[in-house]
Amino acid sequence: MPYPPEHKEQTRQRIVKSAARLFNRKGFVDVTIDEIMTEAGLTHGGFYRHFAGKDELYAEAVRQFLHQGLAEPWQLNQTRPCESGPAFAKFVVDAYLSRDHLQDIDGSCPLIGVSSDVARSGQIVKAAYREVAESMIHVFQANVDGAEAREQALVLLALCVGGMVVARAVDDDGLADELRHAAHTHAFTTTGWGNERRD
Amino acid sequence: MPYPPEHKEQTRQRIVKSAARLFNRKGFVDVTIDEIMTEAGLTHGGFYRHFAGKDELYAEAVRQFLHQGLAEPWQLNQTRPCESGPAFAKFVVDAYLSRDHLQDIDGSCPLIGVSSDVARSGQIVKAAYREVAESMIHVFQANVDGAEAREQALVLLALCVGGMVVARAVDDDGLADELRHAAHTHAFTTTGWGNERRD
DNA sequence: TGTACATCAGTGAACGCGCGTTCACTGATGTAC
DNA sequence: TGTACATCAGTGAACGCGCGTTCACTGATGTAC
Repeated sequence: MPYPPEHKEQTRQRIVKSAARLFNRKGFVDVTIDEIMTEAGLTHGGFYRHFAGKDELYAEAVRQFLHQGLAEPWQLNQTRPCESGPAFAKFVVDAYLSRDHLQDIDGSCPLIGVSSDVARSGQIVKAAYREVAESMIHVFQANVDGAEAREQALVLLALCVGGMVVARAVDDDGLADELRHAAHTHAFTTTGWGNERRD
Repeated sequence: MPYPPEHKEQTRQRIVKSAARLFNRKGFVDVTIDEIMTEAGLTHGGFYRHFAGKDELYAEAVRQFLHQGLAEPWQLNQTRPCESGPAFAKFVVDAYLSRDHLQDIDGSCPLIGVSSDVARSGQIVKAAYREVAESMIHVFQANVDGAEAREQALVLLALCVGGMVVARAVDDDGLADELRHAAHTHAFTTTGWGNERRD
């Protein structure tokens, strides 16, 4: 064995992470393999030692978000509650609809950042997108009371993603904030979480 | 005057319409000028008689949706109510969250179909996106009762766009339908429109 | 009414450029002896 | 312990291809006389 066994896997993860950032920033089609490899500190030729082609990278980049802790990056200044009980679901909604998340294009949740790109992609990429969606639905569904927890969870997902997608695509910061706040307030009242404030 | 004065404008509209279809289907970057012009029944060279460049076409293609009647295409089997009163807002939500709209990629509302592409574009394109968003907010806001009509309208927009964006990007028809139905049911109950059924 | 002319929407060959992909090569590392 | 070797992650020149854009040209039309 010429290299330590974990060496290749680490490089692969570095490529996936730089790809995820760049895909969020520029979309699937407009990112070149050279850009991805350069950002990962490599040259473009080596790409094909890790992936059969560009397509294979899309799904992996979407799934990458699952491994970095759901909605965590935008809550660094707040203690993360344990992963059960309404507190955690609130935490996720707070983080998801935060101004930090709105502005963090590179590190965005792929449900927002590359939604259109995924809708135009093949099964494998859509499956990865579904995994991320289901993991959010799971968090909501497990931590919402009432008989219609499933339906509530789906509504929360639609609110979070919809509010942020439109906020990102609009050239008006005021409208973007209005959308985030409306989605947040409604999420908290419709679930009976109360009427808390945020940014 | 060599050609009738409306000739050029008609050709331009044909280009914009074929562009809107193709952008919905393949995104901004992956559509070639040759494709757009061919679908409009022309050759690629003529493009520059109508637009300074590809960028200029994006905004126009997004705005195009405003001119074809909001959410109308997916309600052909239903009489369209006059544009005031809750009946019209219900009509729009029904059409927007319909299976027909989910499957009509080419004719999709751009808020769903090209949301990621717009988020990565310049001011002019984002302004066009905002116009479409505002026209939907206006329809909702004008036709919802109560003191918080504005907030309700924003919530309805987030629900409609969010539900459809995720439904389109997922490889599971069951989950897609669940999302559409959850968003629809919630929209109707939270506005006090009742509990009507649809597809 | 008929003919010559001016306009300009649309054509299609040509260009330069950058991308995805390939492939012969390099060189850093672990192993055998 | 030291040296020769095998492996394979990563390099970078080269390729073919297709895109956006340009530009000299064509030809359909309305107008002047």
